[in-house]
Amino acid sequence: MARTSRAEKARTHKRLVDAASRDFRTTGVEGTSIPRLMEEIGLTHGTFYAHFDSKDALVAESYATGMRESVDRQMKRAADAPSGQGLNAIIDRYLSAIHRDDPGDGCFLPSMAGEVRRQPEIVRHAFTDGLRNYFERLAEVLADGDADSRADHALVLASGMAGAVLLARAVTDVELSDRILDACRDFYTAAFASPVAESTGDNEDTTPIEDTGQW
Amino acid sequence: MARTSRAEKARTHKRLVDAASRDFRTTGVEGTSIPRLMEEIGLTHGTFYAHFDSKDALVAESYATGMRESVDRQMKRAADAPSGQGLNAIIDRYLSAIHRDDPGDGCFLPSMAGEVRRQPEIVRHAFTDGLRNYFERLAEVLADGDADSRADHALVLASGMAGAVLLARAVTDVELSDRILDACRDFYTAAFASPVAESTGDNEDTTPIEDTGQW
DNA sequence: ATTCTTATATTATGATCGTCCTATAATCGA
DNA sequence: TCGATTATAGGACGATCATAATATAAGAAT
Repeated sequence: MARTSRAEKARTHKRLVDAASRDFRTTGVEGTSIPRLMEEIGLTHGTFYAHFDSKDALVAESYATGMRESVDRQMKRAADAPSGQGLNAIIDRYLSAIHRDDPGDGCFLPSMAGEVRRQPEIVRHAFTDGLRNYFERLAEVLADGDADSRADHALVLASGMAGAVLLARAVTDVELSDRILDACRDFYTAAFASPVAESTGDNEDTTPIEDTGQW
Repeated sequence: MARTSRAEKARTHKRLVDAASRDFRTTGVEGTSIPRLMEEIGLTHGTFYAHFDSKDALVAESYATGMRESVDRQMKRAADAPSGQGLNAIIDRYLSAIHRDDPGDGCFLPSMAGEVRRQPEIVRHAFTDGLRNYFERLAEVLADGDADSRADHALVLASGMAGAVLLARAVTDVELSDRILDACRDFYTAAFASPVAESTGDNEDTTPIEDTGQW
């Protein structure tokens, strides 16, 4: 009922950011209200302003944290893949039905980039920094070409994958949605990833990914 | 003050859809309120429900109309281009600063696809139909390959361009934003469009587009 | 010309929003 | 141990939202 310890407050703060980051991706910033968010983590709405000066401040921190975590997960996935298959692992996972069907745990770009334009400067800066980091990390995984060409290809790949998931999520027709993902996966793999021999004719889920949970 | 003629009502209806379609792209569906929208076109908010049963109905009609108009404009631009340069014209315009800086008159995909997922079924169907039509029309402009391959490439190109504009608009750093557009324009041109000789070394705005206004 | 219909104006309703204020009780600093 | 600090609870505020109900004046139908 009354105050808790400082360690507890830090835990509350993290729970708040985590829940917000998931809700923002699921229902958008404008579609996420402070009262509902606080209720989700089991607190009353008035308490919010003990943790953040404003909703914008929460949005900015969620963006920064979420983008960083998302990139780290992708890079870990690439590092865990068999030698030379890092980029394949990223592409396959990004353009998968799992990622499409779980926006709340997915990449920020297809979920929130559309809203960023309308956010205050602080939020947009947080997003820009996170995106720049994403581009740089992605360029490191790209194989061919000089640094400039890899950087350009990272921009193309990141925006292309984000657009694909964006449209795949918007569409009601599952077949069309699947086809968007499949076509883009094949295309970007051929364009940027090392050509892994397509052993079996039917291209079922090559490189099955076991881990559930966050993308 | 009181009722107007039927022709006038039809005009009001169109003004309403046009204003909504622009506002939705600029500030999003959730960021566009009926009272403000009605004030924009010079009517009081109560009148809205003489034209639409609900906000959702307006959103659905705006999607359908806006997507169709947007595709028509792109195809006209392609048809007006010099022989063999149709796809170049589409790509250059889509990935231009003009398009990036004018979401209200631009393509629906980068502006609204993120919100579609959260809209009611009617709206999502309207969007899906419009998108399917866009894919088909775009495939007609693609040159090489059989029908299936052209259809796949249309998916890749459309989602890729949408993602590029999405990110280019989100970012605060203009240089980074420009680079996203430039890298994607070069890449998709090389991948899908007929290779137009890059005469002068510096790639300034080739194919300057005169028309202002709607994308 | 007169009645019926209806496009707009006006006002109301209940919900929800972001934010602020005050009270309380438990932790923290001494 | 005891006073100062503060994390949370609980209301309250004004604004805005989507929608509805009623009123009015002008077109449409006869």
